[in-house]
Amino acid sequence: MAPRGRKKGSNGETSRTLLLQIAADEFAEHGYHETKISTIVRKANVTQPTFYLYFKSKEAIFEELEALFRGKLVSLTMNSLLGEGLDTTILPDRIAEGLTAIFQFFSEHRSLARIGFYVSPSAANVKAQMAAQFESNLCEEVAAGYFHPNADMAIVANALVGMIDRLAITKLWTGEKTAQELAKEIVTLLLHGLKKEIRIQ
Amino acid sequence: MAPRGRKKGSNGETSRTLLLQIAADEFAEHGYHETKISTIVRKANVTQPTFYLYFKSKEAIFEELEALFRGKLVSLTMNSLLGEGLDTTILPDRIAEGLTAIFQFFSEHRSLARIGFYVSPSAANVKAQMAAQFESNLCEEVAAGYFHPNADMAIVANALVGMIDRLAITKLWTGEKTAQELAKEIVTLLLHGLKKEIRIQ
Amino acid sequence: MAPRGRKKGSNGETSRTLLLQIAADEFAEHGYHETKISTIVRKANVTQPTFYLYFKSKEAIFEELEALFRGKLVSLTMNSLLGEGLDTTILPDRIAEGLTAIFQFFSEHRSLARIGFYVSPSAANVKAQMAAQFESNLCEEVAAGYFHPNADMAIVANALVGMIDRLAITKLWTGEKTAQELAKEIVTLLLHGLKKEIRIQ
Amino acid sequence: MAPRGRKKGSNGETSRTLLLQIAADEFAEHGYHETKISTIVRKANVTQPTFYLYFKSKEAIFEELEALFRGKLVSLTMNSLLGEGLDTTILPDRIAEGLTAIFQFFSEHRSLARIGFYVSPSAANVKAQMAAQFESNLCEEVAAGYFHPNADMAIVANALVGMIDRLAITKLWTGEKTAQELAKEIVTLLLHGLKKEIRIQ
DNA sequence: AATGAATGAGTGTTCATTCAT
DNA sequence: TATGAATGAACACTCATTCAT
Repeated sequence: MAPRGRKKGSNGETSRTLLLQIAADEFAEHGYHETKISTIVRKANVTQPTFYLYFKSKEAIFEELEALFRGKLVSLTMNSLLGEGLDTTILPDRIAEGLTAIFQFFSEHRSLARIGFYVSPSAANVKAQMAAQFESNLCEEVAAGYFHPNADMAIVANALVGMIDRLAITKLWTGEKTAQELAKEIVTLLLHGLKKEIRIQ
Repeated sequence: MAPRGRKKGSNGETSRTLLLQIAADEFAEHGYHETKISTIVRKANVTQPTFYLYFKSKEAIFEELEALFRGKLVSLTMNSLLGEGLDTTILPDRIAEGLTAIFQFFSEHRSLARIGFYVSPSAANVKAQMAAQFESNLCEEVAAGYFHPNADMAIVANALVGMIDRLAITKLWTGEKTAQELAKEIVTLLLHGLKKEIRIQ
Repeated sequence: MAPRGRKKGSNGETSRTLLLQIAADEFAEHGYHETKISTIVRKANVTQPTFYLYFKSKEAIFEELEALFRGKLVSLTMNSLLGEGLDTTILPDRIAEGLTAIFQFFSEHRSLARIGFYVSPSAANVKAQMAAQFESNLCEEVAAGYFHPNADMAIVANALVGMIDRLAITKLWTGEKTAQELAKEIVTLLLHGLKKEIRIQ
Repeated sequence: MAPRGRKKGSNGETSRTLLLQIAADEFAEHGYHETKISTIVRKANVTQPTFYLYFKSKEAIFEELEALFRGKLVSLTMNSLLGEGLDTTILPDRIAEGLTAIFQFFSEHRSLARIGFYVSPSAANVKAQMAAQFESNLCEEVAAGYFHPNADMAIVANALVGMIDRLAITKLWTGEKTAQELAKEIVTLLLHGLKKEIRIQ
């Protein structure tokens, strides 16, 4: 006879966490609509009503995952602001540090990042907010004299977001590059550009 | 009595084109799953069976739209290759031309671009292919001596794609910037970067 | 191979009407919650989606039935108002006519009546409205001199509704009495009451 | 550490009574199906298993409430039987007493009354039984010479039940009339009816 | 070229109820 | 006496798709 009611050794927090993790992976891999509650619960070895014990709806669990991603992301993005009075020689390293942290987060929480950055309908908003924060950081840094003021920082900020976006997919998650490497290369490109003559001298 | 089975003034090619356009807008705005055949046909003023007269399935019409986008995009991307023997002074302008064409296409076919670049599950592939083509172009250009060879061109290519991606959404489709302006700013950033000292001298 | 799509000889209006009738019987017999869409469609020999072709929801079809009942009922109730200048001798007959019509309606549309008068959550409202209409009729009739003005017509009106309510269930639908008989007995009771002495003289 | 499995100050009989009261109110207000065990236990500040400690099932608690109502009701109805050898002058008052008791019970146990008289599927039976009892009482009273024997006492009995039904809802529970007032008005109406001429003389 | 009518296959969600502790 | 955790069994509803005309 199959046991009814409490599973031996079961524990609410554990079940919830498990469901959350599995859901993250499913949403990340298959998108919102192709992810079925039935699949999630089967993989978690619980029944459908158990799912609804911990989450109000499919949408709710998705939003919880989105929020998880966003929360961590904004804190990382805000931290990437450079402090004042920095020596220009270590400037690139300091910038790279912020980017490294972001890439590391993407690397360690791949499913969460895929959800928040790619599958969520609000991904566009998230990126826009991120760009806005970058822009604000950059402007402060221009004011602090780190960068020359000609470039349109809105463009630079979006470029940054675009690079992170693409490079996460094509280089980080493929294992081709590490968080640190990517950060460094972005910094180099962003600071010096491609032009030959300039680099020569 | 009007002939049955034939709407007055209706016409096969017209219906097909109309359905395709409406579908493009719907997919672009609501994504694949949130777009319902019933909505498309209602907006096109035809019935559901009529839809299946022209398209094999929902997936088929979506793929047709994807293909439309991709076809145009690869031709534009390939054309962005710089020829040999170019004067370095007009180099930036020539690069900008290629980007302008791409942004212009995005601007003129917004729904198509949204589908192929954002809603399609193969958007990642499309971007990867685009990056690959850019990379190949860039390498040829390095070989031709236009750029210094230190930078990792895979990174640059992805950066380019990322910028196009983000700037289309945040600057082009919002009307903040024109295709030309965006192209120019990307070129400037990519060629010179942000660093102060360098620009000064 | 089972035929798909159009059933031979099928016809939209017919299907709708059939569903409506079956639903009426089901709701009447089992109440709202115990009535399952699956049962309705099985009895109508159609599939569930067909149901939703004609009705927005379970609630919607129920409300349609409620409205059907209410519409007919108010017209009957309003018609039960006696005109002016009536001979007092035929007064009882005229009152009975109105009641007969109501009982006849209950008899001919038993399911509808059960729904509107017993299973609907708004049955209380319906009866209240009916009582209000009766009260208004009675007051006019008092003014016309047909009845003595001492009785509280609100009480009489509610008594009328209560009698109709009970007698429909216990006498009409059991086949014990006809609409006409019930109407007549109500009239007698209402006009003369039970008291012995009064009837004697 | 507080003893596990026992809420401080909690008490079996108390919990049971509390659950019963809350359930009565819920059933009365929302009906059987719209009343959720989860709601009842939440309002009683206990958990779902606790509910099943005291009641076998949702149906069981409902039936218990029904029985509570029915028990009291039959005793009240039986008591309304007039004894023999009554003076005809005080007859109306004696009849009114019985009705007053019923209305008082309805007034003091509104939820119970709503359940037994309106929401229960067996409400129809209850009313039928009540009518049967009234009929039997009335017949005895006719035999005792209190009423003239022409009227069909089954009709009168049902009329009585119908009046009680409606007037409880529209006059008693709205606070418009007291139990006594309603009883008196019913008696007046039932004894004398509406006809003008008769009252005059 | 076009449609009225219909359906197969699914999906999220709810609720009363129960076990182990 | 009490509960944290879990489930079996349903049910309303949706949507892409198709047939006969």
